[in-house]
Amino acid sequence: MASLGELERAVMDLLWAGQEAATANTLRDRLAQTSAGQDGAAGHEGKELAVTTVLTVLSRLEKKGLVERERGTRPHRYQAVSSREDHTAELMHEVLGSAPDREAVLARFIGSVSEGEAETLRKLLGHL
Amino acid sequence: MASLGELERAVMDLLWAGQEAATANTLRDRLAQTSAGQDGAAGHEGKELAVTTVLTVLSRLEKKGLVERERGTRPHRYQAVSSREDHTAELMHEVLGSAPDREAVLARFIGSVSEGEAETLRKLLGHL
DNA sequence: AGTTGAGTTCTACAAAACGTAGAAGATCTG
DNA sequence: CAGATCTTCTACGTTTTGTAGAACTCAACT
Repeated sequence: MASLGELERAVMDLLWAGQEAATANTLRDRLAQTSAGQDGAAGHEGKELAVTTVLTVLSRLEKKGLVERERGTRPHRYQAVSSREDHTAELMHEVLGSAPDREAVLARFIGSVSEGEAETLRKLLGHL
Repeated sequence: MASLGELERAVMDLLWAGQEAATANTLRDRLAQTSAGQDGAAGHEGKELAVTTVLTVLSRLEKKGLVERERGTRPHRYQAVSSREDHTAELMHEVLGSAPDREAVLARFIGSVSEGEAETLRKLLGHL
């Protein structure tokens, strides 16, 4: 249960983008104005969704452990459980975890990172 | 289109395990004896599947670009397009690629690898 | 060359995940 | 308490995956 649908991902993106917890209504509004941006690359139109749709998605994301909500306040407020970076790193570990030969995977992985990132990695691994 | 179903994964595991290309029949047989292993952890029973089932899954994997087949030989022979390690590394890049702040993700990722793996990474990054 | 048998493709259906939302129930505000 | 707002329940359409029968293809055998 690791992958997300398109809408689920869009909602997570919004939650990750805004630092504050958001209500379903706020999210629906933001979803409606999803950058009718300049350069192509698809970019889903600003379609008006029903609030219940957003709520359903939020519930599913909550069940998946990606979102938590404040039940106290009346318009419940939703926020991501962990930052996008943490979540992505976790995902990477999940992917890596299922491999028998972890080091071989890492070797190939390292083989195709940019030089800048390689530098970052060196620093991170250095002090230890 | 990155995630696989349970059966699809089982088939890929077999293809990755055996170095030779395999026929649908061979795969079906191997699927039947999926380690009724010792320790729990589920471990799907050795269920006899129809060959057509295996063929359908193989076709889908082919469409996803994970498997290729020799059409020349009569019992077509199937094999993984890339090794499990390559594929996993690719997957990791896919996951990482969708993040805006790649370096931050890498930082967190590195934060939770074992010392042995960290050592491996240092070596790989070293010569440059 | 026609029959046979293994193999492949076509087609189909059930279950799960996801997108989408109406109807009904709960709660706050005035 | 009435009305507006919010949440939960329930439901249905679409896509993905598991599963397999029916029909078609092809090589070998007689």
